[in-house]
Amino acid sequence: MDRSADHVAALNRVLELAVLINIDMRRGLAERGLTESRTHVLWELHQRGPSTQRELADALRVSPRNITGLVDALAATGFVSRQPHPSDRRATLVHFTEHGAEVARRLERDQQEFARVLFTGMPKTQFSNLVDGLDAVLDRLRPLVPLHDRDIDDG
Amino acid sequence: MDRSADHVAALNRVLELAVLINIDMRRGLAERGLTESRTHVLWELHQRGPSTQRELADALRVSPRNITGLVDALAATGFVSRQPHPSDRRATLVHFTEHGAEVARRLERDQQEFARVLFTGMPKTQFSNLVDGLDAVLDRLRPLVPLHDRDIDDG
DNA sequence: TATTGTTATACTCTATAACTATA
DNA sequence: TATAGTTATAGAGTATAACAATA
Repeated sequence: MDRSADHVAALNRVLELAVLINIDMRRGLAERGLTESRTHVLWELHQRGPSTQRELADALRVSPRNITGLVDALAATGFVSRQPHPSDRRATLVHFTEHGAEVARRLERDQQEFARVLFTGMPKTQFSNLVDGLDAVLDRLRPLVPLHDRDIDDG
Repeated sequence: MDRSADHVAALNRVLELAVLINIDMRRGLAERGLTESRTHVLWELHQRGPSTQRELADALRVSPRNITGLVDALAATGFVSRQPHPSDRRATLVHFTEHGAEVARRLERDQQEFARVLFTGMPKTQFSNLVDGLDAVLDRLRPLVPLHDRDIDDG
């Protein structure tokens, strides 16, 4: 029998979930003077510690030129500072300012709070069924997508 | 007990799924001469039929000025054409060209094929558990997000 | 008066290519 | 020679504001 309509309906649920999560996770960024791309940089710095722009470009899979602009903007708005690399005078190390580090910590707390809202109190069986189903779909999807080794950055 | 780590892990699965789906669904757009934003316009036209630019702006929740640019681009590349509105001479009706209509039909077929790849052959119980879990999370999330009445456009 | 779509202007993200300084 | 980051240039998406034509 043809379950095509059920499959499309399930895909639409996943898509709606993605849209809603995206809307929610972007809330407050503008108020903090951040855009999504700049937040990705902050998130990466939060995970990696002080990094060269080349490392950031590779991690975010954007051009070095793009990182120059994003770091310019983050520096101008007080989230990060450029510091000389101790052993390679071509490179710069991008560090958090105190403000930037605080914002990054808050982003992480917000993410934890968001996960709590989504899942806390859900029946244990339903939660584990959901996780199992997501894993099954991810297992099908990962081989189809290049760069699936990429870490997820989700400011 | 604290299941915070489990919740964050589950959220990360959803985020990874969103990223991978996004990557996959964008594949081929560039080869067809489309960007994501222009594809949203095509998708909306496919759902709604010929529409005024105002209707498209409202549906996509972008400014009228932005729609002008997107329709300019789609018209210049042969996907749509502007036609006079039969009863309101201020407005224009955006129609598909034959090529644009064909591409929109193909996008829909691709979406169905993608749903098939993700879900076909999955054990019935696992599939329905997954759908139930997604519904539960969506029920929690929708009230938190403004505009949750928005239709999902996922070119 | 209100609405439709435009021109004018500006900002953000993105890319490639050429260049400087350094390795 | 190769690498890190810049300037130069360009294109796409987005927004607000002012304006013309029409309702």
